[in-house]
Amino acid sequence: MLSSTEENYLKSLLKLTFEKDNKQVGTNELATHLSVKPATANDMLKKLKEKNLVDYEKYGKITLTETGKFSAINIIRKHRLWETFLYEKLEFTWDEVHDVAEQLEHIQSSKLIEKLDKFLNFPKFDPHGDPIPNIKGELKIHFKKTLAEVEVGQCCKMVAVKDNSGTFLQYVVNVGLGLHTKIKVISKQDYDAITLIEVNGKQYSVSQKFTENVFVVSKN
Amino acid sequence: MLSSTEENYLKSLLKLTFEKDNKQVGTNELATHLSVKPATANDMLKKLKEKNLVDYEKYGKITLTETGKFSAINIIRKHRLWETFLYEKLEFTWDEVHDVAEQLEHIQSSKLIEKLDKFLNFPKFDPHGDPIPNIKGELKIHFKKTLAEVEVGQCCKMVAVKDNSGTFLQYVVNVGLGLHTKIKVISKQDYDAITLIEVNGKQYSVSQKFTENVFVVSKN
DNA sequence: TAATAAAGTTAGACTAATCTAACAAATAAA
DNA sequence: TTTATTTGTTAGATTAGTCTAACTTTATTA
Repeated sequence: MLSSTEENYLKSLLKLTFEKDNKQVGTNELATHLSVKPATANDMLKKLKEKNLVDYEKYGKITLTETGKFSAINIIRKHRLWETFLYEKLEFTWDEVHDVAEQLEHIQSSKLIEKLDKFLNFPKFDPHGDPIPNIKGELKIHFKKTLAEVEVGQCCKMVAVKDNSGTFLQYVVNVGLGLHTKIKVISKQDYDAITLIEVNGKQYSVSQKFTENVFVVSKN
Repeated sequence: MLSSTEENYLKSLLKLTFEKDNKQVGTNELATHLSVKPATANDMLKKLKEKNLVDYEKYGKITLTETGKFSAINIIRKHRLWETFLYEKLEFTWDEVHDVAEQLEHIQSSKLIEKLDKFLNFPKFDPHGDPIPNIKGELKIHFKKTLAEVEVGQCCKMVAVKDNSGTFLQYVVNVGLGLHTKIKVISKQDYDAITLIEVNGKQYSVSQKFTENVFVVSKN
């Protein structure tokens, strides 16, 4: 059985690997991500290697083994299911769920997580729009849903942005969007994907570039 | 903030004190209850004394301070609310809830527990029939409800027995009772409290001594 | 390509929670 | 009331996870 600390290292490794699109993850980077010193991360890497959870040689590249990856995905599954629970059942707000889920994800009970999944009616995405891996550790490749993927007539809610540049954020504010703002997709041009959206009763035309940079979750 | 380990010591101290009806709790006893060696418990007692959570002098008696007691009750509150959640919402059985609740009780988030309480509709008893302390740390004095306290016409469910003697247990089995068996109180004699109960369609007359030794939870 | 900077590693130390073994105090029994 | 037993305490060691400081390797750049 893994300790919470070990689980956190695996989770960080998986996240960093994904974020960097499978480019190399380094000791310092891992340490920073976990708010520990490089020496600490180095010690843990040796330990995780010993347990066959990471492949790693001195000064060499760090990768999760199949077992390590499966464990990491499983922790993410738990994290996202708990976030969904907190958000949907306990009325936590979007920004409050993370810290509590960080704790809940380390509870050891496979029965608990499968029952929770069922209770939540097998959700596919968490409140941040990130996909929830299934019990086999399968995770949809596209990490979040963008506004571009919402069908005409459907409603959704902004949960994040892909582009963090000032120009783009300014644009976002100009069309009345903030975290959690409800958006309805009114129509979409076949030719150039120019999309007409409705936000707080007002309508705006936005480009494909725009819709691809706004992350959303579907809203009933 | 308290570590899970510290919380467990406080909880054990409170439980042992209650069980022994406020008689002295010793180091060995505490150690046994927590499955550690007396030396370990002794070290922790010093630490808890330093933190003003227990009053304790070398070779002297061990008592929780007001702060310590409040913390301990709060952990019990969390434990019992989680048990109720697992039982009522996730379809855990009566005997499966404890171990998972042991882990969940250490999650740190007052918001979480208050939201959970609300979500469960402010339950008064957990699935074992033990009362759930309120947010102020107030706990009903009677630890569990006995069959003797159930009103005529009401239904309940057996959750435990007070008397564990073979004779009594045999008696219990004879009237068709097991863990979780549904019981209906049909009538009760004013004079000697002889009670007529219905179990699985059959009726039995039982004494006050009997009804006082069967722990129950109310059933809708 | 040699110097410098960045990244990674090692050694040694600390804390929390545990242990064993030895010892001390309090209680029970002869 | 002295001895024996139970109970409680101390000292010293161990493990996981962390740190700092010093050192080594790899990468960058002048």
